[in-house]
Amino acid sequence: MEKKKQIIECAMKLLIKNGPQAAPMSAISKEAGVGMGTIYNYFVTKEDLINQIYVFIKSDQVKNIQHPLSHLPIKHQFDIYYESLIQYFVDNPLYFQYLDQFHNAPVLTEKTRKHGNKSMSFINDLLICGQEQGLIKPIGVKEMIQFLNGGLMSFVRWIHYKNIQLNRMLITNQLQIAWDAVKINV
Amino acid sequence: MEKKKQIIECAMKLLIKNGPQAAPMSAISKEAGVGMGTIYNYFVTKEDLINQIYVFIKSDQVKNIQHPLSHLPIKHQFDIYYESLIQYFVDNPLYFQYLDQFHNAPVLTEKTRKHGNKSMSFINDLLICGQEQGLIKPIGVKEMIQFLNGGLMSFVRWIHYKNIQLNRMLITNQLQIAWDAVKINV
Amino acid sequence: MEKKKQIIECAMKLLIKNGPQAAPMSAISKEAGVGMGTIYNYFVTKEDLINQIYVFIKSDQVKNIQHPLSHLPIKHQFDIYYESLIQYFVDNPLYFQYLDQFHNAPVLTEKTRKHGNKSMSFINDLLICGQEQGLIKPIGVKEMIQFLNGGLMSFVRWIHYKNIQLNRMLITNQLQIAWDAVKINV
Amino acid sequence: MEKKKQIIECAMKLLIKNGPQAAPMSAISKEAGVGMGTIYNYFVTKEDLINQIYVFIKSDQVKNIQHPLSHLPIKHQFDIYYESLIQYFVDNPLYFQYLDQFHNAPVLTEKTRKHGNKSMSFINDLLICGQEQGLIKPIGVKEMIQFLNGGLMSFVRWIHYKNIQLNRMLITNQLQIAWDAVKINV
DNA sequence: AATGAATGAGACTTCATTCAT
DNA sequence: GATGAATGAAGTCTCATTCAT
Repeated sequence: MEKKKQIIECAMKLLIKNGPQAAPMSAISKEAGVGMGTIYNYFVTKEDLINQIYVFIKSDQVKNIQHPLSHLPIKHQFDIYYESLIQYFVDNPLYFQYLDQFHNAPVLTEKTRKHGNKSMSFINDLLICGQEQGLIKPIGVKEMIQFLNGGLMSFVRWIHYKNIQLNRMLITNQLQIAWDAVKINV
Repeated sequence: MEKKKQIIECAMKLLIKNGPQAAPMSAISKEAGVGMGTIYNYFVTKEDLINQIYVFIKSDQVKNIQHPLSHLPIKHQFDIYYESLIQYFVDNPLYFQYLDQFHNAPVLTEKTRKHGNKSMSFINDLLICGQEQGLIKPIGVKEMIQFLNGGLMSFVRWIHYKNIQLNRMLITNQLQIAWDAVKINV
Repeated sequence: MEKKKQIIECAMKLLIKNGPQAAPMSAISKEAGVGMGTIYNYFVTKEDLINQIYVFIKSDQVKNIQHPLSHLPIKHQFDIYYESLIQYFVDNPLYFQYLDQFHNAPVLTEKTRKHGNKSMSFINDLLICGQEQGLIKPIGVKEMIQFLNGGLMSFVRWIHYKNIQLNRMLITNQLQIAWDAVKINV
Repeated sequence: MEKKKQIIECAMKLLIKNGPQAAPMSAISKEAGVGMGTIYNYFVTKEDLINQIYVFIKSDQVKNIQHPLSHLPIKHQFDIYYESLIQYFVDNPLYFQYLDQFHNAPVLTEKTRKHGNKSMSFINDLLICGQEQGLIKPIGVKEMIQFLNGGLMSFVRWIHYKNIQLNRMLITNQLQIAWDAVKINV
């Protein structure tokens, strides 16, 4: 499976850098140091490759995000989870950019997208729990998640794009902004 | 310039629907009811076309967003501006989807991106003004704008994607979330 | 007829510089400062234009080459004619290059080629006359003309290509070479 | 390399017959019995193909022209070399026509032209040697080579164009003309 | 007579995919 | 399983020519 991993990593790099229409399979095979045919042993088509990369990243993300224990205070859980998400995407620029670029692409199949949504379940449950405790705004959880996620991704994009060094203050501020957005204001 | 407008509108539609690699110039010319060569009279390359469409939308956006008078209370200005932004993108699904799909695409040139950033100047000034009045969090304005914008776009995407009818409550809630995110909490 | 002349001169320039496949009619019209349609008022097609330029040059050549009086000694006539030919092609680089580049092109019609051959009649007669006087080799006149013409054109090409300044010695040498080639050696 | 050879031969044929602008790559691939993409595995662009064909012919020419031993009398060497050149171009009409048609075309790169000039070195040395022996005119060798080459090519062109059968007399006459042109006349 | 925007056939070139080795 | 030369459909773009003004 060594080759498959190589292909995924190199394909990812080229797809991000040049865009899908400017990342030919031949270039990917060259970058990965394998024959063109080898790619087709692991991926049925180029679209399949693009989809599998997406799934690969999403799986890695789920594996590496901290899902705090549920007995902790909501705010505490929120901070741990949210910070680990920021940290993950800042630490893995390629993964971030890939998700950011292909999230809305028509190439992604419904199945792939479904798989991607799994990563949302924790924050979904957390917000609901928070509402029950009277901490979180009593409005549609979906709307809030959309907003938070969009805001987060946009922040990380800014970090990468401007080549900014992530530090404690930036994180603290983001946690504050995000929490204030959804918490009930007294 | 009748033809140019036609081409822009039709190209936009196809580029969104199929993605850039699946929207051949021949299809665009057919959809626009002009000869293929005509497109190339107005746009040097396909990439130029994609860039010019982006600029076109951004210009239209700036023209159509309400920029409230600066003597009004900050919160009031914020609400007016932010609501008109939501309304604009909900009312113009094509424009929204186009921006959403191409915002990060490598085809966009630096110049195009620069042009796009002009639309940010109002909210930038507004937040600074709010900070001076002790209403807005004393943290980097850029970070807050990124967050707000990302959240907003993500919300509108959800509206369109799930085919939800925008109503007063949804707007009110978004304004609340957005404002809470950046205001100073007592 | 001012415009027609302009078109011919400018078309010639571009056709030589870029080759026929890289000299679009649009570029020619621009260079000539006339509308595209205007070209088509004077020339039925691009091929017609190329042919007419050829004929134009050939006519100019015949008009400007010295045809010495027939009572002069053969050698004298030969020198006068040959030198004036060299001089003409050195003085008119564009005309030379055009003939040189299109002489064998399949675009030239039989009629155009016929017209071009008229310029050969003088040297043809001269060589025959020389043969009768026992001065010129008693071999096919056509072969000798081919050789002389090819040699001459090749010499002029060298002059232009290497950017050499034509001087008396170069001319004298060429006359010598050319004459020695066809004269009877004792 | 079987395919590359096929492509070269077939492309040559079509380029001569129709001219470069009327010999589409699709027609060449069809004639050569290969896929269009195959051509582009060996030749970067159509221009590259045209250049490589030129180089191919020039190499073949050098390989097949007799370069007589240097201890032979100059005149003898001259005759052997010159006759073998005539014979080569008469025996290989396609090669001749190709060189004749593209020798001055703007598509040929400087590098290609350089390569082509290698074939001149033998005659260059021979004439210099002849000058040292007091046999050849003491004028610029380059000029004489230009003249001889131009004359030769022009003669062969005539042979092909008029469909004349080459025979001993025609050759003898050409050798005479050529030699007389450059030798010192007593 | 002059113009030049519009046309669309057709050119060059790319690249996802196959398959014989 | 690995390879990469070969394929050819399909894409982008050009440009000779027309025609309404």
